[in-house]
Amino acid sequence: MEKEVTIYDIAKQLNLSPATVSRALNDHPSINSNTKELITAKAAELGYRSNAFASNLRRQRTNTIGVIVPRLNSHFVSSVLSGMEKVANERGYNLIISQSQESVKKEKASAKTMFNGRVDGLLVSLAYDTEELDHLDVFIKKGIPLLFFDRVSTHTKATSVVIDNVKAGYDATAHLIEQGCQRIMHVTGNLKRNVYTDRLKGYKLALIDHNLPYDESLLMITDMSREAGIDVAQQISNMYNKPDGLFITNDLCAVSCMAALKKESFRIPQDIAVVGFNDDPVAQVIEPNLTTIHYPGEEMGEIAAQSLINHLNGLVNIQTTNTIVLHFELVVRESSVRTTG
Amino acid sequence: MEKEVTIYDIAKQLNLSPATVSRALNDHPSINSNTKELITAKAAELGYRSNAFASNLRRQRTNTIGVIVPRLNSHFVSSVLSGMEKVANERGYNLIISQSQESVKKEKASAKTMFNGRVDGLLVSLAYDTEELDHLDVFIKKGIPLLFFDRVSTHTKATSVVIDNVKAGYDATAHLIEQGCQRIMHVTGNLKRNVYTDRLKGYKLALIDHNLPYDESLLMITDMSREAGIDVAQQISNMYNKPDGLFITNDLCAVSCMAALKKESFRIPQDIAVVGFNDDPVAQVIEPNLTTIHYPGEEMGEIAAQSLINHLNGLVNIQTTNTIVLHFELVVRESSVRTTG
DNA sequence: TTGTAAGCGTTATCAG
DNA sequence: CTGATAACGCTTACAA
Repeated sequence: MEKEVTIYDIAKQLNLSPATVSRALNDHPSINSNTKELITAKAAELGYRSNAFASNLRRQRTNTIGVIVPRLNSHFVSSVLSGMEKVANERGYNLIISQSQESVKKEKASAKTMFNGRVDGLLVSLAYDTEELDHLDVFIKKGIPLLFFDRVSTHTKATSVVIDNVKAGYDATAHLIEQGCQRIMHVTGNLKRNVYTDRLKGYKLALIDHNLPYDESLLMITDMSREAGIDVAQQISNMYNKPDGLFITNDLCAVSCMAALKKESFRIPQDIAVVGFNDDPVAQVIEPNLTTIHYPGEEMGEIAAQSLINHLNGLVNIQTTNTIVLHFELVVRESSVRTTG
Repeated sequence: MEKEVTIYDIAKQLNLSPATVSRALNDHPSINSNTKELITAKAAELGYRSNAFASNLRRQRTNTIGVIVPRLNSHFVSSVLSGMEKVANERGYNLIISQSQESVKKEKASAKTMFNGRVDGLLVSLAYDTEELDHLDVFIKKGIPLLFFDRVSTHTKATSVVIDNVKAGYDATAHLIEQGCQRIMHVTGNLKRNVYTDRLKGYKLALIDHNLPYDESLLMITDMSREAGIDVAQQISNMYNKPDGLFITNDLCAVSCMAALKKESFRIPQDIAVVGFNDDPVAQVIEPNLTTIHYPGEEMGEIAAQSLINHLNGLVNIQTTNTIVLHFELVVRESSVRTTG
């Protein structure tokens, strides 16, 4: 295990001061281009690698961004992370990723780790049941920029990157109505989370705009799991006045529900038309293919990381752009299209 | 933005030396339990947080583990990462995650970042076409432990966590043979990667053991994408002597292939029985449900992280346990089961 | 059990 | 354009 090369070694060998070496290695403007060349050459020759800790310690920043997500193993989340990683990497930042596993407790622990790890900024998508945001206040107090994405906070005034969930909910519902559905069931998640409340709002608005009544018995709050999907199918099957449309705000849940409905010999979309949310790969596998809201995960990740980094570099003040809203798209597939109304 | 509290502040307020404070905060054995209590109390009171950089700089270790994966947005990979994150988090390590996007070039860049980031150890799953491993040699030279998982290196002598891909390939193929298949097509990925060569070996062995000929025209090397799946279906459809069994080493690819075959009115499993690999969520959505090899992603991540951390803490020497082989399971579903042989 | 003091490798400030 | 020097906050011999 060879000894680490430092700027002192380079300096000594070239009869320069460490300060000059440091400057050369950091593209400082006021440095002679010849000396710079010499230094970079020597650095390469000696196999020098910069010591990030020393640098961080001195500069009081880490070039590290913390990311807290509800869970890692979801198609949407991993797309987001992929986008974040791309951008962060390009711009010389590292990502420290942590999952809350949908639990506030774990989310708090993650936040603490990030805080102690002195991340330069934090990207957060909230857990299922987070209410208080005290664990994130410390960041704000310390002036560490905080940016929410997807599952954002409605209380804290932090920048967030989202889609227009109200409109998405509206579009999904309106689409079902246009297909002739009159009784549309809405299956969604914990209403503490903006994504679910907003989609519900959209659902209600679409009903109103099309002169359909809002029937509370057609709203189901679930944990959006596959089991929940099966459960929903069961309940529908037991209903006297069955729905003829189904808007489920998660494709995985929607797909398991469809499979269960099919077992009960419901015809999709004739008996019941279905719309999901996320455009997960399963949407194109289930038969009939699932109509869903396409939701730009990778792009969301890129933009979130981009914004945070721009802010960190003083290019843009994150506080001024308070919410970034991305486009989404209703992708119509067979699960919802009725040939006749 | 308040000033950071340091051990000096604590020391001053308690009339102690910073050394004592440091020791107390690190559970040093030779420290008076009373003073220790005093110190921890004061630390809490002042909102002290340890500065990892100063500590790292001093101790020459980072408590950070680097992870390089081919891509982030795959079900399998995100399960692995989820497992790694759990373990790392429990044991006080951070994860720096980077994706090679299946390109050697990007993989090299990632390795360099990790190297400069002075990770304590590295967990790697190789990109599609990586051949030379020079970019990883630097870690070995520096004595930084390197552990491969899933897509491992056959050359470098580093610990790896895998499943027995030969056996998995064998089991999948044997299962098809037991279902009466005589001409089994094998669709797989770049043979530079152990996972694919080994599965091919298993395929060949199963054929031999069951007295079936190995027909090179039934081997297809693809990029395992969905498009590849469609392409395979097309080719099968154009073949004169069609296969009656299909072993595709990736569920996503298998599923798109099945969908395409169904469009060409192949009956699955009657005309062609299909086995996939990975047990991706889509396997349980496609109809008929896909028989596949279940592959413990989360567990693989946990074990990989566990082993590396144990090694870092001197509990186990990683060099002694050279390969950790996990169990897999052939999950039989409808896509391969023929009522009569 | 506690204190002293050196040093980890950078970078920012100031001076030249 | 370059150099000297003082931090950054922590750990660890060594000494007391």
